Amino acid sequence: MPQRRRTETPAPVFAALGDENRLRLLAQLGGGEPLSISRLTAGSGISRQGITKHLRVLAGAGLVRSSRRGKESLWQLERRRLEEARRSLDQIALQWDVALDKLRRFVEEKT
Amino acid sequence: MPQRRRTETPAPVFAALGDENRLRLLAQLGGGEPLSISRLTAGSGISRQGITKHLRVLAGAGLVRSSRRGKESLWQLERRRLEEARRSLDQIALQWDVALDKLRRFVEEKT
DNA sequence: ATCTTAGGCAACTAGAAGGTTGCCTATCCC
DNA sequence: GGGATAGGCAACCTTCTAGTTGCCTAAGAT
Repeated sequence: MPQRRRTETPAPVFAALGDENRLRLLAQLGGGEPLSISRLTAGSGISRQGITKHLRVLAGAGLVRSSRRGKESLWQLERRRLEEARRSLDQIALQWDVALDKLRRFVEEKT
Repeated sequence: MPQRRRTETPAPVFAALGDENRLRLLAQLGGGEPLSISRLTAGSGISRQGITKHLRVLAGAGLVRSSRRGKESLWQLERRRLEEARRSLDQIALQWDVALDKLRRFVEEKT
C-alpha cells in the first residue's frame, strides 16, 4: 500500500501563490531557463531584496529551488509541488461538482 | 468577438485559498447544502466573528455567496471562480511542461 | 411580551507580510 | 590589487490579517 502521507494541507502553497509579484516570478521562471536574482529584479518595480524575499517564500512552499553558480544564484521551478496544488484544486472542484450534481438531481426528483 | 476581459489575475483567489480555516469552510460547503454561520462555527475552534470574516474573504474572492433566510444567513459555494483558478494553475503547469520539453529535446539534440 | 438564537458592527490587539535601506562578503574582470 | 557586479544579512517601517470581545438588532419560539 502506498503509505498515505499525513493529511498535508495545500494551504501554504496557495498562500505562496496569492501574490502578484510571486505569480510574475513563476511566470518568468516558467520560461525554463534558470534566472538570477538580478535578472528577476530588472523591471520588477521592487528592490532586489524584495525579490529575494518573494523567492524565499516560493522556496518555502516548495515551488522553486535555487543553486549557486559563481557569484550568482540561479532559480528555477520545482514542478512537483505545483502539480500537487493543481491536483488539490481539481479535487476541490470535483467534490464541488459532485455536490452540485447531487443537489440538482435531488431537486429534479422532487419535481 | 468575446470581449477579452482585462488581464484579471488569479492572485486574490489563491490568497483566499491560502488559509486552513478557509479551506475547511470550503470543504464543509462542498457538501452541497447551504450552511449557516452558526453551523459553520460549531467545532471550528474559532469564534463566530472569526468565521464571518473568513467567509467574507472567500466571498470577496468570489468563491462563496450568501443569502438570508429568516434570521440566518446561508452560505454556499460559487463554482465559476474556482474553475478559473484551476485553469490558471493548469496554464502555469502547461507552460512549464512545454519549457521542460523544449529543454529536454535541446539537450538530447546535443547528444 | 419576553426569552433565546442568529448575526451584524466596531474597536482593539498581536503578529505576519511586503517592502525599504545600509552595509558587508564573494566573485569576476582588468 | 582594485573596481564593478551579485547577493546575503539585519534593522526597520507600515500595512494587512487573524483573531478577539462587547454590545446592538432581528427573527423565532412560548
